[in-house]
Amino acid sequence: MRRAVGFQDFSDAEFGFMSELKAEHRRVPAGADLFQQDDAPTHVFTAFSGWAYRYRLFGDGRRQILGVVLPGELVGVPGAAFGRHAYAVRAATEAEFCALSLARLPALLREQEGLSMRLLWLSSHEQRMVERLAISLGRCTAEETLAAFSVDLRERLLRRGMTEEGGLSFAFPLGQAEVADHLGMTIVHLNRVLRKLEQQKILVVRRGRMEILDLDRLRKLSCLHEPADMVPQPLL
Amino acid sequence: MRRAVGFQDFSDAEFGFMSELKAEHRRVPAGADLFQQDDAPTHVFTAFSGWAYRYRLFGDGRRQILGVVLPGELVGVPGAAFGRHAYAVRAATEAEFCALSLARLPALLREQEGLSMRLLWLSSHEQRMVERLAISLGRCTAEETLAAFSVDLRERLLRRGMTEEGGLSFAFPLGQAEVADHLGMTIVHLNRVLRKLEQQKILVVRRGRMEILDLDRLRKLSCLHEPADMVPQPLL
DNA sequence: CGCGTTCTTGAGATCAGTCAAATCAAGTGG
DNA sequence: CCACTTGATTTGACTGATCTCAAGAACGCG
Repeated sequence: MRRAVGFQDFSDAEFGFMSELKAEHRRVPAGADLFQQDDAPTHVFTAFSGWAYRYRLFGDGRRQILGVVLPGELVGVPGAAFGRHAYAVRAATEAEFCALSLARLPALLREQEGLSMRLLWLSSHEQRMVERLAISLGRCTAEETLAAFSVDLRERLLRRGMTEEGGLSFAFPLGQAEVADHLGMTIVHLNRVLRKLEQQKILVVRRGRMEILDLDRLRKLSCLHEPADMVPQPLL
Repeated sequence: MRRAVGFQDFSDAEFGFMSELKAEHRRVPAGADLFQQDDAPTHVFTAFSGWAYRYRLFGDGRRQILGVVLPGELVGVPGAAFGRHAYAVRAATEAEFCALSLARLPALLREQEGLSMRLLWLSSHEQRMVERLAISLGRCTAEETLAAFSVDLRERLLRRGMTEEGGLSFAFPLGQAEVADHLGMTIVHLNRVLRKLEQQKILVVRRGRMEILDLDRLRKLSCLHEPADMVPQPLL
């Protein structure tokens, strides 16, 4: 199964189908939403450029950010399966998405059996990331959670060639409000933890950039030291 | 897509394939593991009877239970996709599973295109449950988390006909240690919250049984009041 | 009945949240 | 270039939720 899903390139026929589907290309300005929670889905999206995040809003204003969406990742599949999105997607920077029409998706899956494997693969990958988040939120301290987040993020950016300085420095367009809502803490407390890690010369997060000063110590702090799955990113 | 995935019965041909695959049937005694975290997967499993849960263990003994596995649910797909299980599955009661051999899965998916849709559907469903957990853990109080857990669980059991008293009472084979490790709190604190809800005549959890005394108030307490997806359970 | 496990309760410590204000960065208009 | 505005970050003092440690009570099993 692994062989069949993640490790091969598109066939020409598949590529033709993909191009046909990719007709719609959406540009979302920073701070705007690609879709809202509880919307009825019309498309499945692949992130193409920029940063975005999936989040769910409570009636009383609380927000949980479920994950950061980076180029190449798929968004909206569970919504498509159930007829209602459980989360919204917001662009953190200006971002572009490829939209695959839901109406044509079933036929496509029937005809291109490799694609459904790819979908399953991407879906599994996303599930793992949410599980890692749940583990952090449920059983880790704020410091451990932050360490795990930055190590994970660094690895994902590294695979995409979106880092500098040997993968230890990269653009980071999220504010502390977003990170706090992702890691389940208040801005105030996140800020204190950030200051602490900066004083210990482990991690610096500043206006639009994250720099890892001591990856080893950061890894040791993290509550999820298992090696992340080293897998090629199947572009959809 | 929704129509194509969750709302139709098996065709005869599909059913034939399924029976062929279901050859291996495993019985796991209470407290034993179906597989361990970091194992290389050999099968994908469908829960057939009994209660089980997916969990991840830390080196220092901390444990996060990622979800309860009920009959009809699929387990082990992300592991199959990545070649390594990220969590273990433990039977809470004696439990039976149907094992689908990974070796034969790719061929099956190629030949029975409806099955991959089903897999995707089940995978999406599981992702939603983990997301709900992450939302609870990240942004809810202990009381809200417990309320959301019991309401969700009740709904899942109701759909399976595993409840009594109009769906307000059901067998609950998990101990407080398991619930605490699922909801990200200490046994001690969980116990206090349980006692509080019992005093308010909202929820009673006792040796092997859960009784919802006031579903309305429980729902209001819950941080996830959206209606859960009302969807038929596609048996695999 | 005896014993281990699970549940329950209390007291004190700690982590993280709240409230409030000061600081800092970046943009705007004069 | 400078006052002013606005939003993000940082800090302090205090509060509250949750954890830790510890012990007692209840249950289930042989």
